[in-house]
Amino acid sequence: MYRSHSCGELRASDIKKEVTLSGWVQKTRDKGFMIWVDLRDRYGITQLIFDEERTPALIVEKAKTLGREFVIQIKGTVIERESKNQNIPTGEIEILVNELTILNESIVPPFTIEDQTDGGEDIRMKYRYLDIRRNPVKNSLMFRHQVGMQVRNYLSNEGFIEVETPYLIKSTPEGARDFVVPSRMNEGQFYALPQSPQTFKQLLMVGGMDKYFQIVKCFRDEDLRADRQPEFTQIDCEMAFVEQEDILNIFEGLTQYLLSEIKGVNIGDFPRMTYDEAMRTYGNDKPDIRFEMKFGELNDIAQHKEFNVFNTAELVVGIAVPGGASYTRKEIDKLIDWVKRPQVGALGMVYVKCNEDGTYKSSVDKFYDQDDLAKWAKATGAKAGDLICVLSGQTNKVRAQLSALRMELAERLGLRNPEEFAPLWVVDFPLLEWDEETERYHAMHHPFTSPKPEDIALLDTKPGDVRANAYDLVLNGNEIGGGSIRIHDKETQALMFDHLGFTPEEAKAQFGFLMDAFQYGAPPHGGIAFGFDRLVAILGGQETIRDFIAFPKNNSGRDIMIDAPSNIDSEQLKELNIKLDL
RNA sequence: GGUCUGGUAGUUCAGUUGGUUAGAAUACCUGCCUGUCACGCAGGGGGUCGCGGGUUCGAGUCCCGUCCAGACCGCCA
Repeated sequence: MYRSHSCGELRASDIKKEVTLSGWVQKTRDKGFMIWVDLRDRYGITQLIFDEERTPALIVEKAKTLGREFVIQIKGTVIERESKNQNIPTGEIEILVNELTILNESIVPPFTIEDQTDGGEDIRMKYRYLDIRRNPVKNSLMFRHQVGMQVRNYLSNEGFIEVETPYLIKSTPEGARDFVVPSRMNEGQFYALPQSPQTFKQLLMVGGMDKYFQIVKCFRDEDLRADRQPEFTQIDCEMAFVEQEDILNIFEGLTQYLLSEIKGVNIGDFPRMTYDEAMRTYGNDKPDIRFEMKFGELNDIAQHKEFNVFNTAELVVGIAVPGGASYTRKEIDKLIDWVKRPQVGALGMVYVKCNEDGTYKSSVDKFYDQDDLAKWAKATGAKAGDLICVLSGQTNKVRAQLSALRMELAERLGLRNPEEFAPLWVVDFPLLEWDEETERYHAMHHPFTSPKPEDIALLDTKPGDVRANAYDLVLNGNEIGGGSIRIHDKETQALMFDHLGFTPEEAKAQFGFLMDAFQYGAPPHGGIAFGFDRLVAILGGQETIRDFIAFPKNNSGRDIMIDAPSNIDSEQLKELNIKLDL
C-alpha cells in the first residue's frame, strides 16, 4: 500500500494515528537539529518532521539527501505541531517519520513548483507535466472537469444523449482549412478531421435521436490566438422538433445552471439583441455589455459643416469615455496613436472634452460650435467630465475600429470585471456574407443554416439582406456559443448551395449524403455548439484558454513539449504514396 | 502573409551616451542554526548576452539579416 491518506487529509482529529503517505517533496527546511519536509500531492501539503531525538539516525541521514520533487513514501505517526500554521488545512499536525522510502529521485526542476513560479510561459509549456503539479494549473484542470460534469448533468437531465461521431471524415472546401489525414488503404485519398460534427449531428436527427449532445474535439487549421487552438473542444448539441425559441430557452437554462452551480451567480432572463442592433450599438457582434459606452451615430448632426473628413464618410460615430475629459493632451495623443496602429487602422480620431462647467472643447472647434458639440454629447450619452472619441469612414471598418477602442478603454478603466457575468443572445444574423477575395457570398454561419421564411424572397434580389435563423450566445464580449435552425428539406438545401456558388454536381459530391438523408423524412431541427475551452476560461475569470487545456499548442501550432509536428520517415511516406516537394 | 514587443546565469529580470572584470533576485551546492513553514545566517559555483554578418580603436548596447517566443490584424463556414 502506497498510502493510507492523501497529503491534504489529516487533521488534529487524526493525532496518534499511524499513517502511510506518498507524494512529492515540495521543500525541505533543514534546521540541523530537525528537518521539516513539505510533502505534496494533488490534495494538499502535509508537513513531515525528522527529529534528531525521535527519528532513527539512518532515517535522518536519508532525509538530508532529499531534494525538490523527489517522490517518497513515509510511514509515521500524526502528532500535534508545537508551532501551528494557520495558512494550510493540515497546519495543526505533522508526521513524525519512522520509515522513509525514496520511490524516485528528481533532478532540479527548471522552474519552481509554486503558485507564484519563477518560470515563464514557454519553459512551463516545455515541461508542462511539471507545470500541472502547480496549483493554478491543477485547479484549472479540476475546474474544467467540474464544468464538464455539470454540463453532462444538465443535458442528461433534459433528456439529451451523448453520441460519439467520427474523427476521420471528409474534407470540404467551405469554412476553415481542414487538417487532413492520408489514407494508406485508399491510395491518394485523404480523410479530414472535423471542424465540427455538424453534418453528423444533423444525420442523428434524421436518425431520430431527438436530443443529442457531445463534448467533442474539433480541428481547424487556422492561425492561433490566446483564445484559439487548432484543436479545441465543443459542447455540441442538436434537437429535433424545435424552433429557435426552444433552443434559446434550453441553452439559456444550461448557462444559468452553470453560472449558478459553478459561480454561485444567479442571472435572470438573458437580454436579446439583433445582429443589426449589436453592430450599430457596439460595432461588434459579440458585445461586452458589462459596461455602457454605446455608440452614438453622428452623421445627421455632424455632416452639415465644412469638415470634409466627416462629410465624405459613410459613418461618423462616437463613444463617451467616462471621466476622459481629464486626459492630458499627451494622453489623448497616445490614444490617437493607438487607434492609428495598423492593428486598429483608423486614420485619425476627433475628440471632444465635456468640461465640468458644461462647455465643450474639441479638436474640431474650427468647424463645430457648442450647440453642435452638445448634440454629439447627447447622441453618445456623454456627461460632464467625459471624453467623446469620434471615428469616421467606411461603416464596417469604423465600427470595428471604434469597437476595438471601446474594449481597450474599458480594459484600462477596469470596467471588464472577470467576476461579473453579462450574457446575452445575439439573434437574426445575416445568412450570407460577401467575400471580397472570392467575390461571392458565403454562409456566415454554415451552409445548413435556414433563412428566415419571410426573407427567402430576397435571396435573388438582395442576398446580403437575408436574415438567418441563427443565434450566438455572448458572454462578457466573447462568443461562447452559436447555432441555428437548420434546413431540413432537399429543395431549400439545394437552393442554398446554388446561392453559395456550388454547381449541383459539386453539392452532390460534397454533401450528397445529407441531401439524400433529407429525402427520408428529416424532422425540423436545430442546434448550438459552445466553445468549451472558452466557456471554462471565462467562468474561471481568465482570457486565455491555454491554462485550461492540459497540453496546449503554442502560437505557431506547435507542441513544444513533444516537439510536434515533426518529419516522418521516408518509409512512412512511401507507404502513404506521398512525395514531398520542399 | 502582416504589425508590434521581447530573447542577458537553471529561472525571472536590470544593464545609463558604445568604454575596465556583465549585475540583482531566486533556484542550486557547502557549512552553521533547538519549532521551521517565502525559515534565517555565512560562503560558493554558475554566462556562446538567441544565431550570422556589419559599423567602430572598442558592441549586451548601433545597423542589416535570420531564428524563436508572445500579443494583435488578416484568417477562424
